[in-house]
Amino acid sequence: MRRPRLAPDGAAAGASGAPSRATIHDIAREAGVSTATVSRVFNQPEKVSARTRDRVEAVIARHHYVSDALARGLASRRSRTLGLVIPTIMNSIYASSTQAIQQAAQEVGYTVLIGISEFSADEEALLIHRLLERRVQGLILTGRERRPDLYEKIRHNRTPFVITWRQSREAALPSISFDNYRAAQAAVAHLIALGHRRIGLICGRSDVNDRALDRRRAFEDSLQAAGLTPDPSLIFERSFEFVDGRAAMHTMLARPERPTAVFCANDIQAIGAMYECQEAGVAVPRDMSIVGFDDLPIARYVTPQLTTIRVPAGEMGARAARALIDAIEAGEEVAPCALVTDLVVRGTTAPPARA
Amino acid sequence: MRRPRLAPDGAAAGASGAPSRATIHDIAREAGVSTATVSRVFNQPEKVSARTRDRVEAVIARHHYVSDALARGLASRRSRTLGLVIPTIMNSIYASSTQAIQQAAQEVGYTVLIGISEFSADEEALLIHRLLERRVQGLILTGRERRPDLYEKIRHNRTPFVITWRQSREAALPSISFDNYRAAQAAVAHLIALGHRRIGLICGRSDVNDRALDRRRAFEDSLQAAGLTPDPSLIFERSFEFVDGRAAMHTMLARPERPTAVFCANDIQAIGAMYECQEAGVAVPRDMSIVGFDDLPIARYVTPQLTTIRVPAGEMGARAARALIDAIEAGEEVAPCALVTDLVVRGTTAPPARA
DNA sequence: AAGCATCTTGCAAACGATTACACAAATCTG
DNA sequence: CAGATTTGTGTAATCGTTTGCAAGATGCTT
Repeated sequence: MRRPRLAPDGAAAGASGAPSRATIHDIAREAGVSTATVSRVFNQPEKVSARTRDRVEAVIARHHYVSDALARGLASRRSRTLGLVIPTIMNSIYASSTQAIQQAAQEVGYTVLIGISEFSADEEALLIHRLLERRVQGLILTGRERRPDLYEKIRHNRTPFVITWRQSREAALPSISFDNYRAAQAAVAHLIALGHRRIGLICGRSDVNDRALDRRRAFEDSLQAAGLTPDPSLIFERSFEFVDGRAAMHTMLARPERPTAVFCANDIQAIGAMYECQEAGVAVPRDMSIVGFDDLPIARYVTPQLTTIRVPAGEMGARAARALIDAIEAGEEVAPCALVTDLVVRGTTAPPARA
Repeated sequence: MRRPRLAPDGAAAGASGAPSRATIHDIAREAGVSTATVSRVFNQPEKVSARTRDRVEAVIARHHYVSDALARGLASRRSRTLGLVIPTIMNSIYASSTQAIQQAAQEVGYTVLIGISEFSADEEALLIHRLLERRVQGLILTGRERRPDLYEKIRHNRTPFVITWRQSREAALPSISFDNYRAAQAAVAHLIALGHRRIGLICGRSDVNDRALDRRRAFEDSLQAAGLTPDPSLIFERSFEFVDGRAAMHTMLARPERPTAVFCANDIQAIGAMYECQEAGVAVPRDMSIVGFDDLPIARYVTPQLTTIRVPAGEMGARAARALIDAIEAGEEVAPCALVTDLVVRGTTAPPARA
């Protein structure tokens, strides 16, 4: 033994300085059994006689023994861990899918390691690397735009994964998600059906966020399909924040020909836009219709209540986690699944006022 | 070798079925060096000659080799990992401290493992156990009310920790936080100074949340000290949600003698209360003063802007992480530190209307 | 009482890294 | 150019578990 941790006589750490953390050997020795038996007390208690089990458990409790998940994972080649990468924690919509994922994982004894990428691709690549190092048994990713060698790395490391929040219609990658394009289509179609002809868009940055891109494309395509021309001066790409929605609406209201309706690709922006209208004395929905996206709880609490797209964040998270775990245990890839979004018509949309 | 992973001749896994994930041995063999050298390429690259390093790095890249953090942590007895336990991810105030903690940790090469307790003590105990199993080198906890044997377990496992969000004035445990009691005192003092005599409280559940308890106590004590008697029918303990604030205000407005001011121990509740006033035609601040707590971004965006207590969530998180890491590397306990909160007077408070 | 399952338990080899220590080769000194 | 450093690399023990196999103990049949 080159770096002895215990006294030379091999006795348990006694009064000689700070006792090291107890290991399975310490427990085994003190209970008078082998380490195999201690291990079985944890993993297959039914295989250990009640007498022995009690004895071992007493020693465990006495020492506040906490087994080493690193050694356990190494020896068993099972970490019972999932990796999750989300762009931010500050938006409650990601918070609710995260919550659901954790819960679903926990129910079957898995732990979730959360990585926050702050919308940076480099950061995300680093996080994925770190999660693979930790030998997560599966990965839950957000969105789809990433360098192909990242997927290659994940596959090389034999780690199943599932993509959430963005189901592309040409789905080549396993995803449990909904169709952002179609969801946004429904919102815009609603406004067009009400009779709006001049419609603005407040949206996320489509260059860093592929969900924002889907929503923007759906907006433009829907207008085109209805014979309307999207006016670039009524399209605002900003962060998904209250202030950004408010500022964008401020600019729109100052336009000589203001829109009669605005589609916001996010509820927070929509509520910011509503505030700006209220401040400016523009009545919602009489003078301005607003549609949001996400159906956050707060959408029901503002006056008037916000018309929006309900996205099944919690259900999506729970399903993704369960599907991933099934895939892990079956040794297969995740079977894709598309969830449906609903348009929830509330109080912020109405036909345009007769000019 | 009992469970051989490679062909009997010890050759690299060839065309025989699915190749296993590459290990440091595979890399070493293929680069014609020892595993020690491969390890050094990662950990002390300056000790490896440029020629060898290039050769090894090429093999690493070719195989998409990802080293095993479990084995690494086991061998080196350093996981470079911090554990964080928060009650919920759904409240943006915890989100911002979490964000700050992650960032501070990442700057010095640490990773943060996040556990969400959902305000359950049992869940929290389990999470702490799991984090200790993963051999986190330090723990960041939220609040203070927990069974003493939990702290004993943490200490037994030689893991330094720091408590955030709740600094008790009798601080026996290392905390980096602010004084909830004093912060709430400032809010109530402000209302009293304005001339309010009949003041309501909307607060979190003080039985499950010790921050809520501090704030409630400060409220009651401050009234007493000013010669006022707290009216139990004007004290509401609810969840920290919009609806709860709104409902509580609804009940208060229905009282024959309604309060002229309300202190909400949380901005979300405060904004819910404001909405209810608006709905009921009660002018804020003329007929009702409202003070919040947290200074969420949204506090500035509502009309009128919310008077509230600013808590330094981000700063607190960053400091806690840094102090914890310092303590880890020095092998000491965390030195406690108290941050200051400010009362931010905005538009929702004014002297009571002359009756 | 012998034969045979069934329970319990222990032995010891992995798992995939890190890192003292040793030692050979390259470089520097005077 | 011999001796002293420095530099680069390899050997092998170790970290704390799990788990296949073997073997002893126990109980049940005849």
